[in-house]
Amino acid sequence: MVSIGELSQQTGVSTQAIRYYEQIKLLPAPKRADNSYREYDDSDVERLQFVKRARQLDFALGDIAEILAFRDQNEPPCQYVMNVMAQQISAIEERVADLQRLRDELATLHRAGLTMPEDIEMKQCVCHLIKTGLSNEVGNDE
Amino acid sequence: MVSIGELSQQTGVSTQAIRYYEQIKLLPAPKRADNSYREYDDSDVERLQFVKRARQLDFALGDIAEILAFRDQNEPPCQYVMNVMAQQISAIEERVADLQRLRDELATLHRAGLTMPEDIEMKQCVCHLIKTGLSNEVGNDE
DNA sequence: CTAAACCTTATAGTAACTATAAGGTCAAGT
DNA sequence: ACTTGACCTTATAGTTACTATAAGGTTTAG
Ligand SMILES: [Zn+2]
Ligand SMILES: [Zn+2]
Ligand SMILES: [Zn+2]
Ligand SMILES: [Zn+2]
Repeated sequence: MVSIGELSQQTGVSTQAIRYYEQIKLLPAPKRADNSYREYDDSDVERLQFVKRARQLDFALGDIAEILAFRDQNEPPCQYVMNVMAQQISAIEERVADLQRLRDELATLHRAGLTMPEDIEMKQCVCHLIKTGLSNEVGNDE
Repeated sequence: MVSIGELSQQTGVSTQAIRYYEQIKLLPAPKRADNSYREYDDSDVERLQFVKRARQLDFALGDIAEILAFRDQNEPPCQYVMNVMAQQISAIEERVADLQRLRDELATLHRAGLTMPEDIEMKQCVCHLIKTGLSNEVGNDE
């Protein structure tokens, strides 16, 4: 039996996060010692290790809860896990594409800004470009 | 003078977001009509358009507030804007690198999962791999 | 006997909103 | 005159996955 602090050390999950997981029922409420301290056993350690890794793979807590619910009901979660992974992968790919578009836009603006004067009215300067974007601005202002 | 609904339509920012921006002092509290409805003028429209675009570039509201504060104090925000853009760009690049690493890891696990059996104990199956990672698992289990 | 290093619960804060409740105002139609 | 619908108002709760803080109880070492 380990205390919450020891569980935290063994898993690298903070004690507050562990209590939070218990609160949202991702982890079962553990036994309590006479002093009302939480006491965890090996299966709790294993469960939390799984949660930790799944979080590192950026699985949502709701997805992790569903995966663990499968197991708790003696059904293999494998298929569900595969689905979540597939969804994660396409979500990430979309996010990366969005971010790269954004990065290109910012880089272009930044480059343009290097050649522009300061302007308190934000008409001649890079700030103006933020508002209008580059496309309608190259060479002809308004 | 335009109402909040008209301002919303002209800028593509929801009325709730507009009220929220007012609450956090990103936008000044506008005049009120006799019926206590908010009334906006052209400078409000322009300011909100700037905010909208900056948000599309994923500037944080705090950064946008600082940019607008420069202007409100008659100082050109250009330098600050350039700094924020530079920071944004490197933050995005780091995030993209992180996401790509994550994507690769998930894709590898997913591929491995296709060849693995279902296992309610999560020992032989892809779920197990989630817990341990791939590196310590290829070919030799425990 | 007291100080530290634990543990407990409850609550607030993070970012940038969205959604809802409960109500007031206004123009149009019957 | 009255009702319907589309506006507007404020206040509050919810989203995600936690972290941080407050205010206190317990245990161990010096
Ligand atoms: Zn499995
Ligand atoms: Zn222009
Ligand atoms: Zn400027
Ligand atoms: Zn193994």
